Amino acid sequence: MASGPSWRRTHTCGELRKAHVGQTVVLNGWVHARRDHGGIYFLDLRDRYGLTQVVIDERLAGSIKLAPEFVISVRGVVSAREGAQINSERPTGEIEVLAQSIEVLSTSPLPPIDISGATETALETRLKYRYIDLRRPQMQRNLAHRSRFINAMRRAFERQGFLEIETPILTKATPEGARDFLVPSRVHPGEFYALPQSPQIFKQILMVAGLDRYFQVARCFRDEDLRADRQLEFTQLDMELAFVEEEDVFATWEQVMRDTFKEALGIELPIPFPRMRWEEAMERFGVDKPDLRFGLELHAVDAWARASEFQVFRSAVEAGGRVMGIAVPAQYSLSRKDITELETVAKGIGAKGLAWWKAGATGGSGPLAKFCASPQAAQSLMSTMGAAEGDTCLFIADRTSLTRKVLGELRNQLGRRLGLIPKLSSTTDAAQWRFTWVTHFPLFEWDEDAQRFFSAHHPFTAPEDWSLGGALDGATPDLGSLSSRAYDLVLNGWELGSGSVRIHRADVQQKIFSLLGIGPEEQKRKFGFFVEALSYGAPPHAGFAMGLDRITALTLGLDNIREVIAFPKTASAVDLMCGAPSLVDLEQLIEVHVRSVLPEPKPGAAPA
RNA sequence: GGGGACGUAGCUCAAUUGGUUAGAGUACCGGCCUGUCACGCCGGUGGUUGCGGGUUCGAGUCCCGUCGUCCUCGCCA
Repeated sequence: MASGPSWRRTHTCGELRKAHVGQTVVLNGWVHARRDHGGIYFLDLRDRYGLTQVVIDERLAGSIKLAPEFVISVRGVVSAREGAQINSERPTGEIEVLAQSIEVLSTSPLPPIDISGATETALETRLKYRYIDLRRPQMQRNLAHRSRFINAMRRAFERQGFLEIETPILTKATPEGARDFLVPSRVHPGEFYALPQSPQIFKQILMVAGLDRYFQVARCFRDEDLRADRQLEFTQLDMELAFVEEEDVFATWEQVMRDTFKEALGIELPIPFPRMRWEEAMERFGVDKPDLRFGLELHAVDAWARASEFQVFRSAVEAGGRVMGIAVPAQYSLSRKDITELETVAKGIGAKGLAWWKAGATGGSGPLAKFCASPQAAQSLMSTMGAAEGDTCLFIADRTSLTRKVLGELRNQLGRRLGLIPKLSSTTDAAQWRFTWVTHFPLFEWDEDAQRFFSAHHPFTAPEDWSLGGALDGATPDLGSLSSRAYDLVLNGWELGSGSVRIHRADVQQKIFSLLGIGPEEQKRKFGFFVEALSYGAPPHAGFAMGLDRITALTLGLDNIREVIAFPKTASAVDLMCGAPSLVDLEQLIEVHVRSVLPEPKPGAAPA
């Protein structure tokens, strides 16, 4: 028997069953709901584990003032409920606790959040009073799911011989990539630590150090604007292996995902996951994170366009661009209004227009009909598009990247609008979880504003061709066409994470830096230690990191990661509960040798 | 930085073309009720319509500014 104060609970509010009838128990929890019948009243007591009905007969328990969200201790006897009194909706519905005494442990004013879930409280209020919001059974379920999911992943990695190793939070600023969060050094005036955007360099160095198989549940920080699926700080399951290539990483993760889905969700995922080169994903789906739960794939109609009389199509192809389309089956009967709305979407992304054609062997209808007047032209377009009589074909003609981007977005919107995406809520149907690896991303991407190339993934990514198209030997290849050994894992249109085979050769690493415009002096200052580490016997290695906020939200059928983060920030990067960020005392700034230089106040702005 | 939506009672929302004292549901408080579990019935409290300015005889409603929240583009190696 546990000793302790008289109010200490003997059971939780989700625990008592018929087998406990007759026992004297003590429950602790929050007053969830009351139903007063005069002389007798019913109380639902709530904790993390559930609800238990407490029956209060004032002749036994005495008169006591209870209001919502009071924290109380109830001592009483477990009693069976009979017949119509049984609540079959609740696990504890076959019993109730007859109160003998009640002690109020804590009181509460009327809470600003409806904990019962009858109304959906504004997010702003939920975040300000997060400690109340988190009492809601749904949030407790979300956080419990997250905990179970991540722990299952941990076990899955340990079974495969991985070591969990922590890396520093106070580290060195990373050039390239996202904006860093900086932390001033008190000891070294004028110098700064940075919070890690990821443990990338550390995990590679762990491979050089011979740790061979590393993983970590790692907090990452990126000072960029937030989104529904992005926070300033987020959590990754980060990992790295030595003496491996792509397929070893894929196989490891497939097993981890299979184990985790089975343990945390009871779902038997089929493995291996399909693989698809980046170029194929872009060509078939228009995006690098294809949602494979529905069809509506893109079709290239460049050849047809080149031969056609339609000037818009011809000139797009002749200018080096593309003409591509989506065929929407006749059964979805896309209306003129639907098409106009889709055109608005397309133009919003940057398309000049949206051409459409209702397929027909005798020319069909719509703006393209007159270019399909000949049966040959109509038939050829239908077969290129994989379209049948009556299907609606939507076309974009533009430079390659925009054509893909617009059609990719239209495809996703059509998938949603036409109801092609099944609901994920609490499903155990493995077929609804469509994973795919997307491989061989481009190595570099051209940045128009900066007028230079950047790493598409990060500068430690191995090229598909170690000679870098001859650049290693002094040639000057077209950097934009080089392919990398970077890969993403995609689930139902979400990017779950990314990784790559790394560069383990100091010469190739230095060449990549040079191609990115980072000269020898800058390389030495920023990455000298890392290149030096590579020079001391670096094994071939590769790795991956998965966004845990995203995967845990997705597996709950949620599309906002705030629902699986205990204390998230708003879209403007504010913690509404504690009021961060905030001003600090001048003394604190002086101590870390920092002076605030504020932007000019906006004219007409209200005084603070 | 750009675009869009929103801000009214503790919570969720309504309020006609600018027009009487800003309403409803729910919650809460009080009363009644011994088997409810969305308890029921009766009564009641509760409002700086985010904030500031303007137009008007009159502003929740129109205009300007500002603050905040959400979504989104840019951004996120």
